Amino acid sequence: MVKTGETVKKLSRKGYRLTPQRLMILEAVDGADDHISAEEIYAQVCDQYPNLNISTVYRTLELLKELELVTETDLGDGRVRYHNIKKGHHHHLVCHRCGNIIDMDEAVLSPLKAALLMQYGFNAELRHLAIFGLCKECK
Amino acid sequence: MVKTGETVKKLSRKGYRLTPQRLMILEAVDGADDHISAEEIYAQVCDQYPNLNISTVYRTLELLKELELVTETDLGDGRVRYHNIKKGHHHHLVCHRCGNIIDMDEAVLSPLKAALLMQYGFNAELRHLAIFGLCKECK
DNA sequence: TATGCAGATGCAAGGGGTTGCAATTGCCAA
DNA sequence: TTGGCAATTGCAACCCCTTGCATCTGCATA
Repeated sequence: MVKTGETVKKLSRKGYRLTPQRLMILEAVDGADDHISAEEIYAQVCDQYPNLNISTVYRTLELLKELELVTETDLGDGRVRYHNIKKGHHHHLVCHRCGNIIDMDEAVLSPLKAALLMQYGFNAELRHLAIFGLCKECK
Repeated sequence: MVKTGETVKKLSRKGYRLTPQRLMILEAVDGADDHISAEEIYAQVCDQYPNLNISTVYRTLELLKELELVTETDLGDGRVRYHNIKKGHHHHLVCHRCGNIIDMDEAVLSPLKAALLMQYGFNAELRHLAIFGLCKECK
């Protein structure tokens, strides 16, 4: 997404309509510093436009995922979070004892990606992965 | 789980009660050839004991996860599946175009596990992972 | 600028899963 | 064998998310 303007152009070019709901959701995702949940987007947009329906938020996020403008991560708290894809691919190590979340560099996964391609011909999409386990302190 | 009997002993030893509901759920998980969903377990046990509540199934599966007797996998179809841990650790490559599921050897993940331990001191629990992407045919 | 319609929205119902609480019941100790 | 109590269950309500459907509306076209 980088800038909302670019996303708007991309949507328009592909024939998607630029409804006010969509534009406001876009802005909310884009304005979020880090991972934001659908509920948070909903609450934020509702301040200006209380008619918004939560299903519109989910449908818009689904669309943005398909267009590869956001990624989705499940950090294991029963609530999926979304993230502007242009703010960088990154991954998380989630400690299921203390709940701590460590950011992990994308490079750590490169050998795995390569191995999967070589051994299985499988093109893994490791855009935004969460790996569970125990952190240094809890182990 | 290997045999239901062993699991029963483990539960008993740890002070968990052996209720008929639990025993029947255990048997269903153990009898399943491959991954089984909570709903499937519920339906199966209900044949003999129609009083069973689905939340008991979920709570029992939660317990079995904690005791490391089953693993949980989300193959992306909106329904989590369970698998007897003793039938071997394995992982899946899920093609999100054709839906094909390729079984993946555990060994492929060993370098990743080692790298995470070395670089982050993080002890990853990669028991039953699903990796999404495009398979050979769809790529 | 007015028109038509495919795409988008709101609504309500539904699906998978979780949780608080009161009632029930394994199981230990007497 | 019985009594007591903490673990377990069933129930109902709830949470997050998805979906079918009727209505509405951006936007291309005339």
